[in-house]
Amino acid sequence: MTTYITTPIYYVNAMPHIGHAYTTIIADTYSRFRCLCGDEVCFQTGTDEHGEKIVQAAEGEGISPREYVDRISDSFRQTWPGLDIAPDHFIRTTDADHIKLVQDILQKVYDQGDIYFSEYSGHYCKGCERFLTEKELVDGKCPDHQTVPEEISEQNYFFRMSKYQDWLIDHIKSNPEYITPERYRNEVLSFLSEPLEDLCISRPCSRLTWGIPLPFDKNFVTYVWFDALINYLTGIGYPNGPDFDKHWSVAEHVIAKDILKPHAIYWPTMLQSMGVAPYQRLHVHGYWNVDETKMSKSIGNVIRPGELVEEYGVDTVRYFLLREMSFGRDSSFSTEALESRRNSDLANDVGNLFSRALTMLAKYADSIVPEIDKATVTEEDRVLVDALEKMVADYTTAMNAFEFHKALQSIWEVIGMLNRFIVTNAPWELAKDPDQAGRLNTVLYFLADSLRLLALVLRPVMPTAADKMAVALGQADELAKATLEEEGCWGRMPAGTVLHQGEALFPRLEKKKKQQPQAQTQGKGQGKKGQAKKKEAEPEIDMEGLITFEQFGEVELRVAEIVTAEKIKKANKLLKLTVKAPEERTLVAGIALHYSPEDLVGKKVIIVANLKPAKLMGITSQGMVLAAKETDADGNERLVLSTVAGDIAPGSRVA
RNA sequence: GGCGAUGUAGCUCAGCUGGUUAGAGCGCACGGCUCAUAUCCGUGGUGUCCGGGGUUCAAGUCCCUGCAUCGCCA
Repeated sequence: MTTYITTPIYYVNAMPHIGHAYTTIIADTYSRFRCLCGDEVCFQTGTDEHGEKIVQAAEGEGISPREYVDRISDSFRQTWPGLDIAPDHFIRTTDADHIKLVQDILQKVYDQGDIYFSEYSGHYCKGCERFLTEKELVDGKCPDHQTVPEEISEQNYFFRMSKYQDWLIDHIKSNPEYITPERYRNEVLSFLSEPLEDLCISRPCSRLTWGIPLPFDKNFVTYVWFDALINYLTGIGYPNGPDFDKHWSVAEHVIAKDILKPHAIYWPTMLQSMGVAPYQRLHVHGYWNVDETKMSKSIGNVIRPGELVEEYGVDTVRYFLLREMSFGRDSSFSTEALESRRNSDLANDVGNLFSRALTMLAKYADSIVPEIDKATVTEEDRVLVDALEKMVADYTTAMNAFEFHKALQSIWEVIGMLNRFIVTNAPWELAKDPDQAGRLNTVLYFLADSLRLLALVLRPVMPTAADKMAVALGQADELAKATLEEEGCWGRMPAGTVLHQGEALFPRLEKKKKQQPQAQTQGKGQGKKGQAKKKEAEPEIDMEGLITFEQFGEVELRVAEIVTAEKIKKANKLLKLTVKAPEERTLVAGIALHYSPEDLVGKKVIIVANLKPAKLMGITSQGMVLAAKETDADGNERLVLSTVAGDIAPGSRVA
């Protein structure tokens, strides 16, 4: 069997963030899983490098587009190994073979009459790189960029997408797994229930030169989607590469929901036009929100995968992303959730299981896997074996269906069973009684072989940790090349195997102290424990209502300068503020009865900077403004904003 | 405005074709063990299953309607 799995090629106008990482980890995990199933796998990712935005970004940095895309493309390429992501092929739309293929395909589609020339005019927004409809304009401006679009009359080439609409509807309806999860399939079908327009696939060179020239008209370059989608073919040697058919016949794409339409509509119709069979499956996932807000550069809450790996380690990051998001839906990312997964699922459940089991094998069997004493095998043991084998089956089903969270759930059920198995069998008791030596060996063997199975199924999700497990189990070589079919069943751990208990797989994370004051800076990790103990040992005098210095330190107060202020419609108490602290933030403050917007601009106030964002009247407030309140004898309230006594830069910490 | 999704324990979510006392994990409380990474095991509680109507012997599960959030389209 063969597997061909792709991520989208990432547009190089921004550095890799957690969303890119998630898509790519999904593809990598699936790739590794199919390897485990014995497949020959091709896993491709890459970068999309043409278009107007790239030219602008390069100009902004005073370098050529070529230099610019080389740099960003490289940063993508170099991000992946740190996440244990191992693509077989990294493609760039600026690769020579890709450019040639795009031109060949354009020529072919043009020759057969599916591309035509046409003129139209409209409001073109440079920021959006597209024409906006009348309805999209707000006060004559682009709602996203707040600029007045240019009135442009333009001639361009169009792809006859509409011609393939009926075919596409039929194809999607007769192939329920073509687009999954189902919600996105429905979304596409609903979109297709309206007449499809043809697709504009060119830009005049007068407006854009950073693109692939149309082979039949050198005054135009290819517009981004026609160029980008074809990468999925280039990478596997279309049309004449020896392995093209083998790979394309099983092609699967992973994407985030924002690029559903190009992949579910443009791409299949393009393929149909050029006479290539449709891909097999399209897997669509949702977004990671950050602390309940959309991740965006302007809010400044972009999560960088590299930083997470540095702090938590690659296995924890991969496990968290795969376990926390149910594929297809949006999820929220928070370090609290990540730390909780790390400590309870990884450190307590599986890490500690390995640790205790290996220790017992060391103490009671000299770290050599004993023989089972068949006479002592119990009914409960068989229940355990059944559960393990059922886990492997459920895991396989879920992984194939891209339900990674379910696959992990079924693994963790077994981990729970194993921890209970240890308690009910209490090897430390058996060890005290020489008559129980046979039973002890049986129990220890069961543990060793169960750990082997765990190391096997966890490999696609956490390659580094799985390697450590394999080494500890004396099965490094065996597990590295194992398949589920051969090694995914009970009893394959050879008796006599020598074990090597190593470091803890997932050390518990100490409770995180947020932004500690410099004076308290300590070496990370080691040594911390002893200190924590000392602190706890101090007599806790009853001091109800008082908080510790550390507790206070968790509240992050900052000076913020109010940049804009406006009333919120339908709310008589609320004002929407934009402040500099030092990044721009939006706050909603309940001070409208006491301050008018124009009095506030320029004021420096004190805000709570690390308050969980909250939505008020549809506006997400990222923090709160501090104010003092008094109530006089008549019950009238007076409210005064807190501020600082002297001039100080916005963003300064208050402590 | 049209279409669709979601709304279940403090939190994150399971609950397929309607059927006995509504589940899991985390958190919390109490108890136990000592092999283990202050880990593990056991016990426990709370839920107007978004509101309102309806179908049915029986509804979280089906129908209608309202509300909220989100998405796609316009």
